[in-house]
Amino acid sequence: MLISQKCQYGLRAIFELARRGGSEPVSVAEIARVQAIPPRFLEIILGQLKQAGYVVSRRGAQGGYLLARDPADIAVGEIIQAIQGAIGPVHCLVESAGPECPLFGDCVFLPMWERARTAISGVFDDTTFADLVERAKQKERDPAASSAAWGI
Amino acid sequence: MLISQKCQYGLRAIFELARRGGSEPVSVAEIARVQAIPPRFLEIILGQLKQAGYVVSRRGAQGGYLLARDPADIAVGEIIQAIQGAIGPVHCLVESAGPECPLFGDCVFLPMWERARTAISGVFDDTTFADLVERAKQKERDPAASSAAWGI
DNA sequence: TACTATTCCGACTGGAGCAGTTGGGTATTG
DNA sequence: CAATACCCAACTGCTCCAGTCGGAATAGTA
Repeated sequence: MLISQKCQYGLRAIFELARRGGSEPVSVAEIARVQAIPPRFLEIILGQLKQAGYVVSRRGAQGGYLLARDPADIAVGEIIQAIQGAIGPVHCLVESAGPECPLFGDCVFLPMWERARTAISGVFDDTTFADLVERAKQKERDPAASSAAWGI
Repeated sequence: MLISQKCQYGLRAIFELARRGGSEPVSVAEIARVQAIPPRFLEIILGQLKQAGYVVSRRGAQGGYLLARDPADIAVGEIIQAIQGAIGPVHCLVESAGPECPLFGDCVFLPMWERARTAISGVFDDTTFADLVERAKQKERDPAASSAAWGI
């Protein structure tokens, strides 16, 4: 499943919150500025993320958003799930119990789709925001190198 | 990237051609009937697959389509590529050299997207249509079991 | 030759989802 | 009370998907 722009904004927002210690709230405007996200659109996204329990908000002056959990305890896959629903290469896999393929409950491709989904969610569920912050700080210190350990 | 309906039709069509030996051409109408695909839509798909060199056509009565290669030599990933273009979890990865993220050439998420793409295309490129036909025949003989060897 | 089966081609359409925008309303701080 | 911020819902423009439609070209069959 293609990761939507909206979803990427959400990931960047969570990343931004994770990067700051979490001592004081960060406003939508501030996150939007730093991460180059349309501010009003970000409002919607953070609202969704709040309802899903990943951030908490503080209203009024000096308000903003705070991470509700330890960055090491938030996987990228969770945020994707919260914003754009379950991931998977095909529809009949993500909307389980739907009408699926009209006659192929025994679809030849199903095992392959299943393996693809496992592979992709493995990547997303194994990456936490603590990892990403760590990686960003590492890169700050040493702009070169630092990619070997990430397998790319 | 989500595998479109069109693409799944294409895969089913190639599978159907692979399942029959390839001795004589199969018409669009026949494939459409057996695989439950809208016939006129399948025309378009097979046209695309023909142009990409995966099938050859024979016009006129008794005409139809034939596989252009050995099923063992056609990977699922190739067909997906031919029908809906390069796969990948995010846009900035599939349309390389595009404007990408506005300011993040050093996007923190890029290595993860890259790993996701590798994981998913690994699955699709390692599955050939000979594998799928084999699996289908195996299931025909023994409807139960036969899934253990496929890792699901 | 006439008929029929079949591929081939381009244009068209209805619907859905994405990427935001707009206009307000409500709580909190100073 | 005014400024700062979150909160909520509706609305819009756009693109892509999934398919349809009409007809033209081609090849085998009677």
